[in-house]
Amino acid sequence: MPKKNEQIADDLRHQISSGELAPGDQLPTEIQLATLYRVSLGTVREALHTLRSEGLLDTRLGRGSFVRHARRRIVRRGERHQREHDRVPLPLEERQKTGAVEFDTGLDFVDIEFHATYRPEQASEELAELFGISAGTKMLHRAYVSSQRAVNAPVSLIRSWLVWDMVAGNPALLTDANEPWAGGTQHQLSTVGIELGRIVEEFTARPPQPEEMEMLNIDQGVSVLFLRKTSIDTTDRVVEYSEVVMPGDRTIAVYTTKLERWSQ
Amino acid sequence: MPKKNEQIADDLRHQISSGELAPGDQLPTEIQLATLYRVSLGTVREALHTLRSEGLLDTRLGRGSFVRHARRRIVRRGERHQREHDRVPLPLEERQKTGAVEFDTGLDFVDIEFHATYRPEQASEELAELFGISAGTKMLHRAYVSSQRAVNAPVSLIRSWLVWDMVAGNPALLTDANEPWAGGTQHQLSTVGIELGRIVEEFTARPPQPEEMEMLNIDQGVSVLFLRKTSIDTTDRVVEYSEVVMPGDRTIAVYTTKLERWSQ
DNA sequence: GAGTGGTCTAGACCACTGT
DNA sequence: CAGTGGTCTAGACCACTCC
Repeated sequence: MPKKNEQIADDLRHQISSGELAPGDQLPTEIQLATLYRVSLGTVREALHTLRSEGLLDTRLGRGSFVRHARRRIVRRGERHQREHDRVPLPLEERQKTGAVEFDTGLDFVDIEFHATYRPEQASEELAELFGISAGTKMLHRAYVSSQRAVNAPVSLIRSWLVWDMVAGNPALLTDANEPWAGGTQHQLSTVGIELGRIVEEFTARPPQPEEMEMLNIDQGVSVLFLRKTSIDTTDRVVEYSEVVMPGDRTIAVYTTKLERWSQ
Repeated sequence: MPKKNEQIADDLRHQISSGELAPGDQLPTEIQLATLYRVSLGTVREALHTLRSEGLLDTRLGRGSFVRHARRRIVRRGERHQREHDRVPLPLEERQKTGAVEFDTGLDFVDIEFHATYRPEQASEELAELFGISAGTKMLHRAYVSSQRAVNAPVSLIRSWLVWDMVAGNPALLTDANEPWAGGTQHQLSTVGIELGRIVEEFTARPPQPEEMEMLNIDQGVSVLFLRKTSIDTTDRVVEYSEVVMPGDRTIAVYTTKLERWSQ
């Protein structure tokens, strides 16, 4: 005996993949679907929940359920770091040409909306241990949201921490008024004499938190890619830590490992 | 007005994090919880669903809901590829000492259960395009499951494809009877004269498919990390492609980018 | 056989959206 | 305002686990 909610989900999924239901189309209301499939409302809602988790539907309270437009996959390449590093010594106008986000997405600058908020913060236990400082040390907390303007689709949420005294030598680094900063964080750090030596990135996948669902415009059940990035300078000191939340249904993180050949 | 299901989830979550409910403990039955919180069964079930998706509960049909033991995070490092590459020329006994899975996990060999299944398969359109061959070409399909024996916790599901004629020169590569193969895929390929030049890995996050939920022993709502890995040899030819599914609640993928210094 | 979670029903009431 | 999805209720019946 097949489960009714799965049968309904399968049927609607086929209608979507076959084009019978096109992107942007509104589905029948839940009550209509319940009548149509001769099941109760709860069963229909389970089926719709499944499809939302697969990123096929966009359901809005008071409006209805709609077939999602296929959303462009954003590619985030590991090469971005070396590229940003290489561009630090370049003159301002060169650095301005293309930032990291545009490099990742392949989109034009004008398509990307970018918002930054800076504020001082005291180091938590976890941050203190990571940076090798004592808890309560003054930090600079920076929060970024970047979106594709056209489709109201945030690309990532970023929270970043720096040790205040490490960057305070350049007051321009302490205010979000100078964002977006041409050349990114690596150039910012270079203005206080810091050069990065390596970057460690740790990926996990998890369900979104309620706040993230709202900010990334994703539904419950869509996973997020969660990235912890630690930047270490050429003297092996942790100088920056950030956490990046990316929508799992439209992000690809790419890392290329070039292998050194065997000695012939 | 707070939502009842979230209140219940919060309450139970606090009981778990405070230790009031310890790992392995059985929760009250759904009916008991419904009576206790004076709500209906459906509301309790929503709360339990939330906690399962957070990896805090393990619910078994006919048995009950139990607090999960914290599960060890498996770390998968990008350095694994260069390491495997470096070990290809080593003698058998050296290669046998530690395989890639043990390198990733830090676990002893005896803790890891490993199962491989080989079978011939015809190339799909997608595979054909990737390898630059024609659809229907004979491929070697290999499926791997590796688990931590003690906790019945699969670490990853791997499906891998090779072009049959590319590896048929060594019949030992065509049967799963020789798995686990000391030195891994890179050594296997070396026996037919192939050396890898680079490996491209693409990560996404998504909800698990029903079959994956069962095989990875995860619940609905736990995300999976999905990895597409393409191995390219020193002549820029795609020689292997694999798809890896890892449980998002206990996997960390780590990539370290070493930055080349600015010329002084 | 007793107890558990899994699925489903047929309602009720509320919050939000559009006109 | 009417129409939509969101939450919740109070049951029913089934499948599975364990004794």
